Amino acid sequence: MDQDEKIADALSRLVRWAIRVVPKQMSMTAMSTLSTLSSGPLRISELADREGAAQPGMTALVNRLETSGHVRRAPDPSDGRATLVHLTTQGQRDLDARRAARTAALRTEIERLPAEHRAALAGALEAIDYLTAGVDKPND
Amino acid sequence: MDQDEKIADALSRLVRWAIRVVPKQMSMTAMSTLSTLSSGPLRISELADREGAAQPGMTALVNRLETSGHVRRAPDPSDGRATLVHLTTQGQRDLDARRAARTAALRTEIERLPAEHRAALAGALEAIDYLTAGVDKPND
DNA sequence: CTATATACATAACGCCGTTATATAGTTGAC
DNA sequence: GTCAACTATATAACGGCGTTATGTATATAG
Repeated sequence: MDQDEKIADALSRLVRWAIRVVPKQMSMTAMSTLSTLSSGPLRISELADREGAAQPGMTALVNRLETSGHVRRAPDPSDGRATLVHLTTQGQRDLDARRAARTAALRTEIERLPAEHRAALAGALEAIDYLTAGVDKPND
Repeated sequence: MDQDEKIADALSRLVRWAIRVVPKQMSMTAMSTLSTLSSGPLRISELADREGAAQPGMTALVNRLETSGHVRRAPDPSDGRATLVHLTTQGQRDLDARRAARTAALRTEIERLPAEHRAALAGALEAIDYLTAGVDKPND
């Protein structure tokens, strides 16, 4: 097993570990959709595209998020067929809280690490930024 | 934002990135259950405990895995109430294949990285090992 | 004006998980 | 040995999450 494969295996384990450590919250797609909406309202189909989901799945998700008060539907004034999905104030608040909870859970684990391990992870920050260039930053 | 929080955020993004990059395959619980079974047959309830699932959920999962030929039910000779779940040869083969596919997908991405970033990640291997000490290694 | 394309909703399905409950087998007190 | 209590699994009913196939209303091009 060479170095790159060791890294790949370590990332695999890291994912399973993170999923155990981080509180369940809502689905990845739901969180990501709220995050996307925090930049402004979007149509159902546009959301579906951005989240890599099918349109009916996004319709169902928006229904649930509407029921839970995270988003609100409004007609698109420029197109009678379309619906604009808006993030509600409560949706924004909840998104922030869940992100904070996620970070706090990971942080607790990181703080347990010996200094040299924390330093090693800090040294990999740029590499992780590079690798995850396509992923939304928390402050989007 | 201090160093530890930066690391927590980076890990957050890394995990979401990895989940996007890796092919969907089967559910985490299904993969993990097959992995657990590769050390030997176990009861439904023991599996549920180890995977952190409720017993009826594990019964349903074993049903699906049985239908797909990954596992096989056998009576427990020492207890008429219990069922021993065995990994089939096909289940073991499939588990190996999916693990290989997962590693290959991550590896492809890692190989794209500049040498210094790969080195930085290699430097964090021990830290990741430490962090994920409780997670099953791929070769269990 | 009509044909086609678009945006969304709905229906039917499957996977994945939950809690509450039923059934069958085991075990211990008497 | 019998019976009550416990245990292992299964079943039922539900909800979240996603899919494809299809229906309906609006928009738009010719």
